[in-house]
Amino acid sequence: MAKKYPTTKPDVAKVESGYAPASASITLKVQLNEQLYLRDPQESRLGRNIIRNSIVLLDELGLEEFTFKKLAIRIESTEASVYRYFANKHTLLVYLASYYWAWIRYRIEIENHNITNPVQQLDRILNILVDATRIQLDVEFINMAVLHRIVVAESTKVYHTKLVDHENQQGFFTTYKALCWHIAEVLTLIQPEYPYPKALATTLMEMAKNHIYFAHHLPRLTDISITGEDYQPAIALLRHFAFTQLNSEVAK
Amino acid sequence: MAKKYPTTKPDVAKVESGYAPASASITLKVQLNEQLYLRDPQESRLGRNIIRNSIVLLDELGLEEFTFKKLAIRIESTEASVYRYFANKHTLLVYLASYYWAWIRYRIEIENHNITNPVQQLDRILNILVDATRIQLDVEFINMAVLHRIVVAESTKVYHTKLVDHENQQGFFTTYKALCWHIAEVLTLIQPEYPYPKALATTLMEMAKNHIYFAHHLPRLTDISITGEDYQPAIALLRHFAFTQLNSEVAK
DNA sequence: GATTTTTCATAGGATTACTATTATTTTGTA
DNA sequence: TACAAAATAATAGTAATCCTATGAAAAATC
Repeated sequence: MAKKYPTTKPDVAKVESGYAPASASITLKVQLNEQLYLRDPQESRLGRNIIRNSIVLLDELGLEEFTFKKLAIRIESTEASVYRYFANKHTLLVYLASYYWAWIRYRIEIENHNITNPVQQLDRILNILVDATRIQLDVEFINMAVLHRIVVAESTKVYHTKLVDHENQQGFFTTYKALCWHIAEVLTLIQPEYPYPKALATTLMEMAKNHIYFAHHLPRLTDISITGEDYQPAIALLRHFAFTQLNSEVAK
Repeated sequence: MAKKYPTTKPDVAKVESGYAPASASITLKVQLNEQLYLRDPQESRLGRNIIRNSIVLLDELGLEEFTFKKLAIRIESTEASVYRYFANKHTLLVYLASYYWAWIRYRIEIENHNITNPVQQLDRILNILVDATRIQLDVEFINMAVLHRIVVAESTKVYHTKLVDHENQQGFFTTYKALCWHIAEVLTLIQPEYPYPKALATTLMEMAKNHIYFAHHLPRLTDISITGEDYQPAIALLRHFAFTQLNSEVAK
């Protein structure tokens, strides 16, 4: 049972746009793998409340101290109600991280629209990876700056679990993989001979998180320092790393 | 309170050698930060039993499902007795990871003894980082192959916690940092102009773990495949990354 | 206005993450 | 060998976590 491959669902989480009924503003809906939730949290007031406040609470407490009970108290609802949306806090974390990656993928799509030079494309990708919080998405229940912090601090736990193989089959990580593949494609456009495009893509994605985290908490594990909102050093690091790798084939 | 800097203890965990009383074999003792345990587990039969079996059980269950209760049942002792050695399972994980990193540091020391060429040194370091399990250490209660799997699967959780700043001050991560610094030093010897030696060092260490994990569980996130005991593809990947970075300054 | 769905309130059970107490065993030392 | 000190085991217990179940109230849909 449950050996369901994500064939009917697109690998890349779609970002659909529609019109809010009353105002004329465009709202975005990030459609994620249905396996990630029991009831779509974006479809109800309570669901959106769960998402909004779980982001804030996860940021405050960290995954280990975070519980559905504490979340329920904060949103003045009950544990049982939260459980109707998510099977457990791990799945909720996967949901939030997937949301983040789908959104990054979408931002890249927009930023690189009409850009034909893949070197320029990569440059924009690296900027978005490091500091995706600059432009606030028009989704009132998602605080992207805070979600970014959660992804930096907690997202390795998404796939470092005993259930990784099962969850992978369920399509839990498709948005992350889709993002990785897209970046790898751009890398290959720049340098078709480069032998490790996917490894370089994941490494860049992981570095973007790690070195922000290190700069804040374990500064002696990195060479960059980040003060305030200025993420330029991290972007410079990623750029140096990426283009050094890609240019090497030319240099040979 | 508890603002105790690890000044009296050396930053690099020492690997001391001594003589076992009965046989003439040399045993190694990895001396770790005293903050990591309540009672030194290497100093008693029960303590060594805790270490040996927690490694096996962590590998079997993963950190989330692992409990001191289950461990106590396995070693036919009690929960309370385990608690006399470690404050909680997180600290136990930090202890095990620190042990691993101290051991890697020691192996590097031995392998690179009398090697003066830093390029050769780096080559040996990368081999050890990827596949440190080849030579079994003479410590009967540590299964290094299994501990390596735990580090690959769980060790990011060591410092991805809300208490990271406090634990960092307590010196919880000194063995990891010491290893990072040593690698960074070798990198700088090879290429003094390289601007990100520490970032490259941590990246290589993280890649060594990540791409083994990806190859086993999320193969589409990497370009290498690992079958059986042959870790050569991972070593080739790391070597390519490292030397491409370092040679770039020359190429310019 | 009736029906279905969603949410709330409450309860409870198994497990976890500890702490405490006392008895017993082991170990170190005089 | 005998005594003291320390380590371990046995037992108990508490608060919290991670869920599941159920019936009633409220909201949404038809």
